[in-house]
Amino acid sequence: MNYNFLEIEKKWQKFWKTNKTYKVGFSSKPKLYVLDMFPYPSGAGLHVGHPLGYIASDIYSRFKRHNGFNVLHPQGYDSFGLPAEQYAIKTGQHPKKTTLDNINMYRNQLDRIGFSFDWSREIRTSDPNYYKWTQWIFILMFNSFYCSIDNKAKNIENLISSFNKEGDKMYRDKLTDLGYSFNNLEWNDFNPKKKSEILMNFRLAYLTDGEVNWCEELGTVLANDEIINGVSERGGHPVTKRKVKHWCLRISKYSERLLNGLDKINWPDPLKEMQRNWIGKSKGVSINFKIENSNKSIEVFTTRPDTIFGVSFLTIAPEYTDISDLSSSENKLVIEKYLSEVLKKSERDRLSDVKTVSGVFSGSYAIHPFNGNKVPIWISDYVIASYGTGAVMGVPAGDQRDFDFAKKFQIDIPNIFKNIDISNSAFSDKTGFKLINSEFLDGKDYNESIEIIINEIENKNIGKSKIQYKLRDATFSRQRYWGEPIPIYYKDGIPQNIDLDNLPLKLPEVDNFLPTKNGDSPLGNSKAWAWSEKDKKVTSNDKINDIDTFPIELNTMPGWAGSSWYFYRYMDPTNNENFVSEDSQNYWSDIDVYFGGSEHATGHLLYSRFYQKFLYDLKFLNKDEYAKKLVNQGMILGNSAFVYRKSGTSEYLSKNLISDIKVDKIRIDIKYVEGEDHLNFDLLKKDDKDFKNSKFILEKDKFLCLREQEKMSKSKFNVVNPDEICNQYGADTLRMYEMFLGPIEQSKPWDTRGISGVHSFLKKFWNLFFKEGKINLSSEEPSKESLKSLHKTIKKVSEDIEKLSLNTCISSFMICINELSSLNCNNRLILEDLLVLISPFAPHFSEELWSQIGNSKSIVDEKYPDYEEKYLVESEKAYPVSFNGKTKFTLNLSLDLNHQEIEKAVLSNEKTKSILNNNIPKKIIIVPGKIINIVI
RNA sequence: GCUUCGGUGGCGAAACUGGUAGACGCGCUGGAUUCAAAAUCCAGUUCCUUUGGGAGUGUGGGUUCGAUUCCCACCCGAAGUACCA
Repeated sequence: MNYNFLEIEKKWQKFWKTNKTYKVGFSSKPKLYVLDMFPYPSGAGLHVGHPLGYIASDIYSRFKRHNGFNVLHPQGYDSFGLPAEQYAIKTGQHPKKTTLDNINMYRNQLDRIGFSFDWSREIRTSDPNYYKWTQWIFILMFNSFYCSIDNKAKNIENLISSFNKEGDKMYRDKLTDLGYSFNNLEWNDFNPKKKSEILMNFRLAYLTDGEVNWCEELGTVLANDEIINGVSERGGHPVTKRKVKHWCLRISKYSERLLNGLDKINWPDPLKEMQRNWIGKSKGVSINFKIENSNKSIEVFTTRPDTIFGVSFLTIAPEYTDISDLSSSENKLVIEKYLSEVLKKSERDRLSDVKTVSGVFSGSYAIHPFNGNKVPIWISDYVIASYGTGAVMGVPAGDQRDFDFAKKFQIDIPNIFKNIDISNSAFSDKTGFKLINSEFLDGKDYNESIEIIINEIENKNIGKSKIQYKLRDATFSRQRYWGEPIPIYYKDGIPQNIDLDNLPLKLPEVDNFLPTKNGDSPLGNSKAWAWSEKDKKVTSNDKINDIDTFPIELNTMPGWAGSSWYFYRYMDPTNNENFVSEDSQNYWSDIDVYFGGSEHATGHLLYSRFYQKFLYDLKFLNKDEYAKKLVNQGMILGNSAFVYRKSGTSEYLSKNLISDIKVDKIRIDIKYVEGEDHLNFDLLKKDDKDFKNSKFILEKDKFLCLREQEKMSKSKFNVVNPDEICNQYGADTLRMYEMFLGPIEQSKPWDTRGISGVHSFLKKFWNLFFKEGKINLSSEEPSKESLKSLHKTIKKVSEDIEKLSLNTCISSFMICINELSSLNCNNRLILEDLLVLISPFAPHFSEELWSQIGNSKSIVDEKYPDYEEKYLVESEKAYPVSFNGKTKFTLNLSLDLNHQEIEKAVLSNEKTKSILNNNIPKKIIIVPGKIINIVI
C-alpha cells in the first residue's frame, strides 16, 4: 500500500473533528497551557512562514499530552484592525464581512496542517461578546488611579474620599506642580467639571490634549509609520500636526514593576533587553537654575551631576512652556522664526535629521547654582520636551551633543577633566578621569564626586535625586472605524463611563468609513451614536438635545487593546458574567509556553504585561506575570529577487512578472550562455545596484537571487503557500520539513528543494510496515540492535522536544529509520513505539498506521514511550587516539579497562609505536570512555 | 552611536557541562535497476596534496594535554533603538 497522504490527512482531520479529539476541559491531570500568538486574518492568507511557530507549539502540546498533561492549546483571531478598514474604504464592503471571509480562509488553511487546537474555545476580538470585556477593562482603568503609597492601582473612590477628608494632602507635591491647592472643604465646593479635571490627572485611562498627524487630502489621521519624509506614504500628501483630545493609558506608572517583573520570567534575553531599553530607566538628579532678573527657574535633569562645573549653557526644548518669558525683545523675531520652522517639521523629520545642529539664543541667562556664573539659555530641537524636564544643562566637555552645539555657536568649552584632550570631541566616559576646575570636586573621580555633589544639591535644596523612564503613556484613541468603541459619553463635557451592566457598547453602523469632514473618527458618520442615560442604551443623534441624552466618544481603541488580555478568555470563552471565571483561572493559571514573534517585544508583549499587573492590583487576577516561558520563533525568509527569462530572447525581467501589480520594471542586460547555470553580472547596467554582487542560480524558468533573502510578504512577491506543499507532499511532510529547517528561534531561508528528503523519510518509514502491499509485522522478540536504535531515539527525541530543539529530533528519526531499514526491521513492538514517538510531528501518518496495525483508539492519548538505559549500554569504545591533540586513529577497547590498562594497551599498539618513533611520551592523558591524548 | 543575537562544507545545519568538527538532509559525482524516465537502492562528497600527509569552525592573540565551545582585541552580518541629557 502506498503512502497516500492526501486521502489519509483528509480522513483523520475529519475524524478529529467528529470525535472532538482536541476538546479539553477541567481534569484531574496536571494542566499545561501552550499558546500561540493569534493571527490577524489578512486577505493575503497564510504563507509557509506563519505556521512555523504553530507547528512547534503543536508538537510540544501533543508531546505533553502523550505524557499525561491536560493541554490547553487554543487559537483565535485578532480581527480588529486597519487593513480591513482600508479595504472597506476602497471597495465599500463592510469590514465585518471581509474579516469573516478572511477568518474562514485562515481556518481552512490551518485545518489542513493538522493542528490540535481546541476550536471550541475560539475567540475573535471583533466579536461583541469578546470586546465587551475589552471595554470593561478600559472602564476599570478609567475608574482607577495609581496609589504611590501602596504602589498599586486602586479604585478612584479611594482618592476621592481622601480629597473629601483631607483635601490635597495625599498628593500635595503633584497637585502643586499641576497648579492645584485645596483643602477638603474647597474640594467639596468644586463643581463637577473641576473635580473631573483634577481626577483626570490620576485616572489610569485619561483624556489629554496631544498632537496627531493629520492628512487633509486623505481626510485621516496617520500613524508615525505611515508618514515618510513628512508626506503620507500613500499618495505623498502633506501631513500636518493637529492638537486633538485623546485617551491615554498611564502605563508609565508601571515602569519599575514592568522592569522588575522581567527577572522572574523565562523569556528570551534579547527580548527582555529590548523591553528594558524601551522602559529606559536612568538614575539622575534634577537641578534648578535660577533665571537672572527673574523669580523663575529652570529645572534640568542630568545623569551626570558630577560635571556640573562644566556647564556653559542651558538648552530648552522648542515646546518649553515658559519660552516667551525667556525671550528678550531683541531676540523675539529670530526666536519665533526658529520655533515656527522647528514646529512645522514632522516629528519624523526632526528625529531623522540628527546631524544638523540648530538652535537660537533666548536672550536670557541663568545663574550657575555653585559658582554663580552667568549661563546663557539657548533653545534647540535636540532637546525633547517630553523627556525629563524638557531642559538640559550643556556640558560641552562631557557630552558630544553639547560639544557640537557649543562649537557651532561658539560657546565656551571649559575643560573639567585633568589631562584629557577635549579639543576635538567630548569625553563622556564614566571612568578614567579626575575632575579639575570643579572647586570642591577637584581631583575626584566619578564615583567619589557623584556622591558628594548629590548631597550638596540636596543640602542646598536646589534639586533632588530622580529616576527617569523613557516609557511614555500609551495613546489609546484611534480615529478609526474597525475597532472597539470607547465606552464613554460626555455629559456637559464631562466624560462618564457607560455602566458595566450595559456593555458591550456595540460598534454602530455607518455609511462611510472615512473620517468626517471636521476630522472626527468615522463613528461621527453614524446617525445613532448618543447615549440615553434614562434608557441606558444607544439612541439616535437627534435626541442629543434631550435632557438625558449625550454624545458618545467617537474614537475607537487601538489594535493592542483586544490582544492585551485574550489569553484569559480562552480559559472560559463563553462566560457572560465574568471575563474569566475564578475556577477557570485557578485551574489553568497562566501560560506555560507562549510562542510568537519578537516583533511584538515593545508592543503587545509590554502592554499585556501592563494589563496583567493592573488586573492583578485590582485582584481580578492572581498572578502578576502571565507567561512563564516565551519562545520567539524566527522568520522564514523568501527569495525576493527573481530574474525571469523573457521567452525567446536573452532579456531578463525582474520581479514584476510575478504579480499583476505594477512594479518598476528592472531590465537587466546580461550575458547568458545556454546550458550554464550561472549568470554573469559584470555586464549589469551600472544603475542596477539592486543586483550588484548578486549570485543567480537557474531554477526552472527563473533565476534565484542568492543575495536578497527577506521576510516573506505579499508585497515582496516571495510567498510560498502552505496549501501547495500540502497538495504536493502532505501536511505531515510540511510539518516535519519546517521543523527540520533549523532551530526554531532562528531565521532561515525557505528552500523547497530540501523538502523531498523529509518526504522520502516518511515513505521509507511507511514501507517498513508493508510487504507486497499488506501490513506485515513480526511479533517476535526484537533484536538487540533494533532495541538499541529505538531507545537511543526515544531518549534523544524526548530530551530534545523538552528543549524545543525540534530540528535535531527529525535527524534522530531519520537515523533511526535508516538503521531499522538496513536491519530489515518489521518488529511490531519497535514500530509501535516509534509511531507514538513520531505522532506529535506527523499526526495523520501515525494515526493511519496505528489504526492499520489494529488499534481502535486514536493514538493521541497513548503513553509516550520511556527509554530504558539497559538497551543503550556499550561494552566497547572506539577511543580516538590523539597526539598533541590531533586525532590520528581510533582504537577499540573494552569500557571495563582501568586507566593503567588503557595506557598499556595504547602504548603497545603498533600505530602508536610508529607515530612515537622511539620518542618517549611526555605525558599521557586518558579520560576513560572519552579520549586518549599522548603528548610528545 | 548604543543594545542584543549571529559568523562552521556548494546550501540548511549538527557537535551534551572543553574531548574523533561537519551528524541528518539538500545538491553534486559515479554506479545498479529501466527501452526510457520517475521512483528506489549502493558508493563517494570540507579544502589542498607530490596520496606520505597538511590545513581547517570570520581575523589576530591568550588559557589548556586538548578550544566551534572559555578569555581579550578586532572585522563582518542581522534585529531593535536612537539627539532620552
